[in-house]
Amino acid sequence: MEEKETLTIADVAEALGVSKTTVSRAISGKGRIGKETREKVLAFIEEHNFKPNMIAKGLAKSKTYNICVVMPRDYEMVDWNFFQTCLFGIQERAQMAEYDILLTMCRMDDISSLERIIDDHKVDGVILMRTVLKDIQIEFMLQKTIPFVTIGSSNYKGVVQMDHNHRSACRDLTLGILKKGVKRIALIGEDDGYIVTQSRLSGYFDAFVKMDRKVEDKLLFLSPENHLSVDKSVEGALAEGVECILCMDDSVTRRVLKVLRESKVSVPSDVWVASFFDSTILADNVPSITSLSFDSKELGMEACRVLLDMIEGVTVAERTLLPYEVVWKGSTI
Amino acid sequence: MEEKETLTIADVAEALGVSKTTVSRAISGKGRIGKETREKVLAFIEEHNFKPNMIAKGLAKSKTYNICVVMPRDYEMVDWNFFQTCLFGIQERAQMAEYDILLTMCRMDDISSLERIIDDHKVDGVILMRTVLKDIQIEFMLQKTIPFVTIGSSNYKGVVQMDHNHRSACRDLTLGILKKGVKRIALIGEDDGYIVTQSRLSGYFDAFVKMDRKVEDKLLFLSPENHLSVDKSVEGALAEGVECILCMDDSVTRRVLKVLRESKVSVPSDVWVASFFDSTILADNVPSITSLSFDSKELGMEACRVLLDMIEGVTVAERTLLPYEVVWKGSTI
DNA sequence: CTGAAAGCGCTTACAG
DNA sequence: CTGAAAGCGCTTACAG
Repeated sequence: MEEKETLTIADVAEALGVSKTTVSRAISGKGRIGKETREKVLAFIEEHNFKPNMIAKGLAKSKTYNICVVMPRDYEMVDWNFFQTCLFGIQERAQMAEYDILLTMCRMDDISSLERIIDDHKVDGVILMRTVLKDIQIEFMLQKTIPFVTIGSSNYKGVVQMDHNHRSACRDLTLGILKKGVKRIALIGEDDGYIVTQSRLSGYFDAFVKMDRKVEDKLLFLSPENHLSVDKSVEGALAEGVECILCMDDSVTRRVLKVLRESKVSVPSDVWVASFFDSTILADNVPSITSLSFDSKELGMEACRVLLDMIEGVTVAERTLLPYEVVWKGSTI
Repeated sequence: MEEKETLTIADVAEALGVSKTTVSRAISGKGRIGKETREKVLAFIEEHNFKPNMIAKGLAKSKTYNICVVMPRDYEMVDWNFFQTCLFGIQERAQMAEYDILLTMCRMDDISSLERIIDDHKVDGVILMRTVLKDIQIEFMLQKTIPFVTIGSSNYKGVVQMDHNHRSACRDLTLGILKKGVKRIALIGEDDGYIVTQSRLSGYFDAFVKMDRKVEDKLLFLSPENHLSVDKSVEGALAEGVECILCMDDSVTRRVLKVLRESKVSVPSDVWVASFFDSTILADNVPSITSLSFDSKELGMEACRVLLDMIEGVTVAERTLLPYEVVWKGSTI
């Protein structure tokens, strides 16, 4: 049986002796159309495996059925697992609406690829997967009319955000440790300008306030962003004789554990370790590391859902904070 | 100054008192057009920041200016770093041609999202980032007319492939170890049906053939795909008193190192360890692990370049093998 | 060198 | 309930 390479709505209309309008209506399900006619068209479409051209549909409806997902492009991006899982969530939700993901990667100082995608009218909305304090991605999007949502919080006004409640989570974890009778807790992290780092720090402070205790400044190690300084921070913390080291994220934690191992300091007998973020890079450590657990896939799904709502013109909450879990493991016993 | 939300080629034409044809020609640079006219149009476009709608252009030219990148969606995907770096390469190359990446993730038993993207006519070509022996992604693409290339090798006929020369690389690494006088080398891996696993195995055998030595079957641990069996393999290898453990990939290596650490077997004094694949998950190990090093970004760039060529109708080589490096570290001294 | 017109494959008022 | 026609924003033979 001969079949055209790829048939169009006009072919279907001609074959059936109806108008393109009718075929279009049968497919979309919109507009009045006779039951028999619709079924006839649908049957033909099914049989001949006709799929309408989404590009053409998009042009007619001024839609692309694509959302742009902007991923950070850092030199050393250790938490890909987070982005991966987020992407799974986004894709799962997008799929339901027959939307696809246009992926791009931007460095924080060069958003030309994002700009081009927007200017080329290639997407209906965008998800920013990482936010920073001064964020040119957000500043750029803010002056465009196309809807966008950030994964992670932002201080800019009028930005729709989807995040986990990091502050509250860090408070709970720190509180838990304080309540176990630990007196001196070091906090090691990188001074990277991410909002989430701020939130984590706030949570840490919240816990001390709650317990009516004072944070010792010298136990706060917020160093510039590089491995060497984490190493020094660990030394510093050890010199102070802390009982527990709290790490800002999984990347820091991994490095801290490495340093401790090399220094023959054992966890948890010599010092406790806990992390404000969990990931697979910590999974195989002995002992397992006490940490905060967040559902990244859910984060992605929710961000996508909200964006899709915005595209549909539905009003959405400016900021949504998702729940978390504190998981106690062998590193704090 | 008033500006329309988004202006079209017709607006530009009207404002300048020329035809849409002329504007189009000025932008594309194709077709004869007067120098002055062109410059006038270009100046206006520049000043008013007009960007042609790529969707409309695409419809007219039957192009989408998108390529689909299909990423595997496994339960436990540890080598995201590889895909990340590959993606960087793809994006960098795609960018040059003003192409974008439509990302989708497929499990090996469910390619519905790929199918939809193709059937919806949303891309001009596709890059398959992982291949397996029996590959429904490839089988599906083979019966479509749209060009595609695989990252990694494939046994299917007529598939354009971009890969590193894994076989040769594994041969070199194994050979190097044998030449250092090591007699008994265990090979631990997972029996996962990936082509690359086959190639690695072949490389291992090649080295023994080259040295005129026989592979001991009992030192080959190709177990089903789960952590527990890797653990058993390590025990088995140790029981056989091997001098070196070769690991199929970075994921296996990580697990092997964990087991050794727990068993108080030290590297390299008790046993050597080397890996057929390197990644950041191995980066911080003490000691550093001898391994094969591949440039994943280059792999992505080359795959994209070839795909773009195919889209342009240029004939390309069916299979390209990129070079590699053997990196000797402290784990084999 | 320039433009009117048809076309890419859909959708959607507007008529009937 | 159904269709002719205009339109989405471009490109490209075809004329002139």
